[in-house]
Amino acid sequence: MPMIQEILASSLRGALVALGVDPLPASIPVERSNRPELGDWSSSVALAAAKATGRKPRELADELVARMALDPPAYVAEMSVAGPGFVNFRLHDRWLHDVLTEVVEGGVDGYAAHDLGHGERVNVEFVSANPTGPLHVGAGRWAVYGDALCRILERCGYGVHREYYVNDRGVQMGLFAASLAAAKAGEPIPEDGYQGQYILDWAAEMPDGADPVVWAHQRVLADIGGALSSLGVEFDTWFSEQSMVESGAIDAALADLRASGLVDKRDGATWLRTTDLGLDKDEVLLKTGGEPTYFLGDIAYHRDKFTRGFTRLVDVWGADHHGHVARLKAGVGALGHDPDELEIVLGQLVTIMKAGQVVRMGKRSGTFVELAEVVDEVGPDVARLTFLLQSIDTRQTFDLDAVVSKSMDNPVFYVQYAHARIASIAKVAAERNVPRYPLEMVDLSELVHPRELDLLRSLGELPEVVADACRTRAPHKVATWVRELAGRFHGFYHDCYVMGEGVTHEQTQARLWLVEATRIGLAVGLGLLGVSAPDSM
RNA sequence: GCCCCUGUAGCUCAGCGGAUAGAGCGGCUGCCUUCUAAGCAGCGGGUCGCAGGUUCGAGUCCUGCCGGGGGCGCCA
Repeated sequence: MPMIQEILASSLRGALVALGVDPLPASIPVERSNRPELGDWSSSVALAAAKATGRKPRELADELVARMALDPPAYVAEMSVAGPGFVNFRLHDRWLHDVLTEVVEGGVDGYAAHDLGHGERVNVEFVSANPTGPLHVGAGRWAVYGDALCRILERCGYGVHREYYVNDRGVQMGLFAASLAAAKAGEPIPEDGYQGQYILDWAAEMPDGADPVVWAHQRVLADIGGALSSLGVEFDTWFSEQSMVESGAIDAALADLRASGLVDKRDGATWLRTTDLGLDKDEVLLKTGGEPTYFLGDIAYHRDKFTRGFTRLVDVWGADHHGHVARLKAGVGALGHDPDELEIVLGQLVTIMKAGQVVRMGKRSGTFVELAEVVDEVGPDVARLTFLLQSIDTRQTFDLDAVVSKSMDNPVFYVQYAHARIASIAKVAAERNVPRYPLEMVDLSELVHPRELDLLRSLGELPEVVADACRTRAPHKVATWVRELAGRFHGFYHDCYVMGEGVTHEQTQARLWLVEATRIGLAVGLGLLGVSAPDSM
């Protein structure tokens, strides 16, 4: 909570006590006013507290204002009552000038950083697409979302570990290798096999005598890793499902489940009685042939993550895995873990449009559009911001033609252009030998233009935006904030020259620092999104 | 049938229970003799899917309906 908010809330609380309001409201709401003509901040306490005290909201608000006027809170220039009983505070511009100082003192590394996590170790698993072919564009959403979420968690004091679960075991993997082998031998692709062009391309690459299973594994992971790298996404761990067969981790998980007394054998298969855990049906752990299911593997995998010392697991899945959520949580619970320590973020799916048509994604049919292809074409920044500007809870339509051809008016350039303009100001200042004096020597009260104050208002919101984005797992909130900050900077840039004719030395100094604070804000915001902040465009 | 997400401007989307619902794109119109016009400004555009409910106050919360997407495999 910004300091100013606490100051106002505390003053309001004092006035409520002095007026004998009892019981006090549980919290004192103080919000930024969306009515600038009425004030900078406002509180609706009077509306909430009036009923309990039997007074009219406006009367109570008037009394609060009168009381607070005896000892006005810091920064407050004027208090008034408006509407149904809002207490409005108009502040001296000094509170915004102090925001500037806070931003500069915090710097790119410290401003809007928090300690919400107290160093808690969080394992974030994302993408985890089947290693049976290249990533398709839609997977880019999980990659970029997961990575941005990790960056935000890190800034909020969590120890973050990025992880990719490689489902390199099971039916699909076998089909993939068999498809490659068949293509290499010039035989038809097996029924239910993978038909994409990449199968033919990779088969041609595969050396004679290579074990298709081993080679396919290595080839596909190199491809997936490369695509993610080009998007700026790097994982700490690529966790192999197959390795758990070899290490005995799957057997160990099964043994633990058996110890829970919830395991049955029937119809030739081994089941977990998830109905006893509140689900609609039981789930198979070992298939009739004795093969572990994906479900058992995933339980073992999450057990492993806990064993490695993570106290919070975040999985980012596409909504098409919705059906797996309840049973995995139940499975984790059966092992004695608190299911709430496993948090599953379901992202809504991406629809790809090309030439006005929906492109149906199917690795087996081979009709998908590769992520790597798109990133090559538009670059990581455009790809990232396009994914990140939208809430993960809404279905996203990724129009390839629009993203590619209109890339010149993509929001990413709008934001980056603001950063480039800042760099340009610094360059020109250097050329003209305009120094920037130490902040404590500069009179920030020169900053009075609405454009300047709006810019500072946005900068002052960043800490809350970051904390909120972290708590709600919503990186898009940072993305929309960055876009707004850039917009306000462009307005400032247009109306308020930093140097030149008609600008006093004092204004130049104050504005140079305002520009520096904006640079920090942009760098922090873009950094959290993994979008570059170029010095020239 | 049950579960999850969603419905806001022509389009794509924002919008901690607060006052007169915003942005970008598209359309029309202005602004480059000072730091990058990839910019700024103005105009036009809305029964926030529908109906109830809770509340001093609902785009926001609850219920029901309608529309869209996804899920309910011994696939992963």
